[in-house]
Amino acid sequence: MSTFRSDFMRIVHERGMVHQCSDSEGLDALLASGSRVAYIGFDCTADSLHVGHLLQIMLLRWWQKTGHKPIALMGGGTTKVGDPSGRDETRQLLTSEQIAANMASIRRVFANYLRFGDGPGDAVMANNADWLDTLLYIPLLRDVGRHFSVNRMLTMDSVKLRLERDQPLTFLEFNYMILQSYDFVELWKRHHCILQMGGSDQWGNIVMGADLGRRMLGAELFALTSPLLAASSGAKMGKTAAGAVWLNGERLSPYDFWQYWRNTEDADVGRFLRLFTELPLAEIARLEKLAGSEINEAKKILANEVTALCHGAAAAAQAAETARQTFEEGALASDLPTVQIPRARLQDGVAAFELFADAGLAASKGEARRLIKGGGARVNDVTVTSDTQPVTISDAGSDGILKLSAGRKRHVLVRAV
RNA sequence: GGAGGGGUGGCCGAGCGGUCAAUGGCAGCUGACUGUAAAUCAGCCGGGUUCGCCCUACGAAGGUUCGAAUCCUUCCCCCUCCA
Repeated sequence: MSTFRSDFMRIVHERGMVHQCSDSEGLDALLASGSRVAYIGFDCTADSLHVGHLLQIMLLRWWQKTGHKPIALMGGGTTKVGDPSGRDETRQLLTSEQIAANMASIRRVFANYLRFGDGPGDAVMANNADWLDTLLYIPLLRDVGRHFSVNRMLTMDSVKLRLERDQPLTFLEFNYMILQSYDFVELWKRHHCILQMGGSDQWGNIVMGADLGRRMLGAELFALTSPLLAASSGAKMGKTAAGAVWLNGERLSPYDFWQYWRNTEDADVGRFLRLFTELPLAEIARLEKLAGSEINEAKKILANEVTALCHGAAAAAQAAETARQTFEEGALASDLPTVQIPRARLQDGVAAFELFADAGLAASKGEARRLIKGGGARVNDVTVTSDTQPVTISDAGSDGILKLSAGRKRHVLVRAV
């Protein structure tokens, strides 16, 4: 393994953030000689990014911290086409209105990770709809299409896998890589962008873009991808009972976000600290050596650091405190997720299964009944024994608050109003 | 356009006239053990329920039948081969 001269290449390699790079030495030399521009594309299929995008965001963050200019490219245009990479099904097509709304929502998350502005090292947000939407078909075919070999396109994993598995691939999707490649060319023209990064599933698309840039512009463009992330147990990253681990606070509260990281598997603590925090490597090495239950301290630091980046230090500290009160003191922390129930309803008494369903701890009344039958439901830490057992105002403290728990980790406060 | 194959619960995948809310696996939830970990073991795993049942569901719509995911018709979508 060669030693890198540029801070960026050294850091991202040390931290295990790199899977493949088209020309490590060449890129390293270029970065060591001055400030450069790189981009990562994000599609707008949801109104929030999630943990699966976090590694990419961290790459841009390090890029900026080491003196370079990052571009967050929103796929306002490419989202209309749909990337076939890594899936057997055609993506659902979104309307322009949905895409615009999603983009506006995603935009806000980036402000927590990157410094935006007009200065030379400031981050920029671009939208490929700005150039893709107005492309003309014949000129595109003649200027761009002539550089693509269908023979080669058919060998790309995103296409090949579909064909091999006899899964349909529409012509629309087949064009995705051409548009993504064209993005790279456009960003070179506009910002002199020399590097595209992305997840390892984007390798083919990225290299295509670099090739296109060389053919159309004679520019030397680089590709760098990050490894695919999975927990040690093999589970896909970023899934919880409630769904994806979103970065937007409206989608997932900072407390739940903190909990997600707190529950990291032992075997992943060191790796995640390197990937998702900016702690010094020596400190991480010390933390991941903690044995037995002591590694829980490392998990708290992980949760604190990652949450602080995403939601701010104050939100992280508050989440940590709520968790401490709830799990370490068994107390009734006032910052737990809270649902409001009319006081009159509680005075009459509410069947336990209904209350658990209403509080969101069960997706349906049937699921709430099953939860109770299985012995996983508690009111103020006392196990509920019958699904119809009434919960009344007398279960609440003088402040009109009582605590519901589903399992050992999911807690909700019910407030009588 | 022609011939054949196929569309089943979050995913994979059985079923091919009643015993099917539908075998099995994965994912998920809960319990036990622990350290808010992993592994393991056990239970649960469409919705409602006065716990009798009722509703929704096997691509869509009709039909045959006492009874259909299973048979027939039409339509939609996908795959393979031929043109």
